[in-house]
Amino acid sequence: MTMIDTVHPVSPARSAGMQWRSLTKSEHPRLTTFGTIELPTATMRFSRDQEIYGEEEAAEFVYKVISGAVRTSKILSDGRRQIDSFYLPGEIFGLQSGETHRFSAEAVVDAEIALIKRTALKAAALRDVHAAQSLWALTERQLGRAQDHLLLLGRRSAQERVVSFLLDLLERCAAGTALDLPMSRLDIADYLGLTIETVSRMFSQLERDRSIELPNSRRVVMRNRQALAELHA
Amino acid sequence: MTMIDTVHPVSPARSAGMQWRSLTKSEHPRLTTFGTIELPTATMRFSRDQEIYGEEEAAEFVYKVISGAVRTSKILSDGRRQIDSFYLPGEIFGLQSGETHRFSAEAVVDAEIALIKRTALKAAALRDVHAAQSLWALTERQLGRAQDHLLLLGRRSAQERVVSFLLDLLERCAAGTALDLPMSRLDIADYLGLTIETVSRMFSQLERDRSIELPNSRRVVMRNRQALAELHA
DNA sequence: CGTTGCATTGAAATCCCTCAAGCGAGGTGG
DNA sequence: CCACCTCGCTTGAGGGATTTCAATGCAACG
Repeated sequence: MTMIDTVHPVSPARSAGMQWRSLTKSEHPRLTTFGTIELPTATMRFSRDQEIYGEEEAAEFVYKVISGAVRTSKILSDGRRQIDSFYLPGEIFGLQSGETHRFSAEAVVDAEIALIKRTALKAAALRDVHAAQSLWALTERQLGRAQDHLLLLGRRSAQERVVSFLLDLLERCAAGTALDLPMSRLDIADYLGLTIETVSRMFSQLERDRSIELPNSRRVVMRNRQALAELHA
Repeated sequence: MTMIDTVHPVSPARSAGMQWRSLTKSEHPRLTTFGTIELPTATMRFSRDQEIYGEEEAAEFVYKVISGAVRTSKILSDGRRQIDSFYLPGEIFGLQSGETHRFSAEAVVDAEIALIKRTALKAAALRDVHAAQSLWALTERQLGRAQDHLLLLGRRSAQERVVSFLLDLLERCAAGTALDLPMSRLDIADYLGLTIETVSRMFSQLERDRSIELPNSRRVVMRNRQALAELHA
């Protein structure tokens, strides 16, 4: 039994400005691990800002980032946006025990994504209690991240938020001391509950303090990790 | 096999001011449901502000509020506190797939809590995949709440936060139009990422606007639900 | 009836946002 | 190849929402 045949493009782009040029259907099937579960998956490419799924949409698939980056977000009626999380290569998103997504997901940059039917994972969980535990653990990791994010949004200053963000990203990239940000200042702002201007000012300030270097707006080099760690509080 | 014998007081109070007067060990065993799982539990009483478990502590038990209210929180090194969640009668907290708690939990007011060994739930999950799914669903509900909270902290104004808080609590209490808040202004502030003064000012302002009435500081009567819903955005 | 702890209110300060202008890299067309 | 445009980012000035600091009010309790 292969899942591949059943994979098809999800969530057709709704906004006019969407780019479809790099949308391709399942290429070579590949084995992908979701927790302890390993299953054949299709891969799809999404171009920058392309929607992967929408808020309130039925959760048909679970996704794993192969390359690129993804954001999940919610938008209030007046346009204010809160980004829940960024997902980097190797990370899983869209995993739901329930039937519908509570966020929309979009590609932050051109991205390659492995997809698997949610029902296939559910089925694996029904067959094998360890698979079930593993999925539970994945949801719990999400919860842990959300809870850290809560503390950040509720009780940290703008500077602390930016520093926490950079250190978190650095850790997840395991990238030594330099970092290429896949996301824009607007994305960072909407993740940190700030405005682009404030984010920009905090970057500049950290640079003046010799804590970081900014060879260009998307690249951050940690210059004084000690100082950053102290701002992390 | 009864769990009761193995229950004992957890997390001895660390701060000097703690009250122990109403700490009592397992009384009558009672059947308690955790998701779809029903198991015999012990109950314990905790007095106001008493710690139920500590941050980073091993997650030995899972808890369900019988009466009273509970808060889970994290504290930064400089004393800033973020309350993750409040738990009302019927709600479950401290459920972890992993081994350790990521928050501390304290009684908001004198509370009666049912306890069950985490390993007992884990065991039920290993025996029965539906039990496992049910626990997963409980964690996911937590995640959903955390994500709503994220949006609130990241993108809502002080007034919107207070209104959202009141409406959420009202819904969970199913209490018609009046509400007896179990928690102090400080708890509310630390939940909403505000200060007590701001919370107090927002209450006063809503009262001036004839949206609510405040017979006393702990009691809130919804006077104009329509107006409140609009502020909810 | 004083004390104690929480809540409210006011005034001043602060942090972050808003509005606006300028800058720089990348792309396009002449 | 260079002028020109666009888009994202940065920077500045001013303003506003929330915090901080301080005083007062109020109810419970001994």
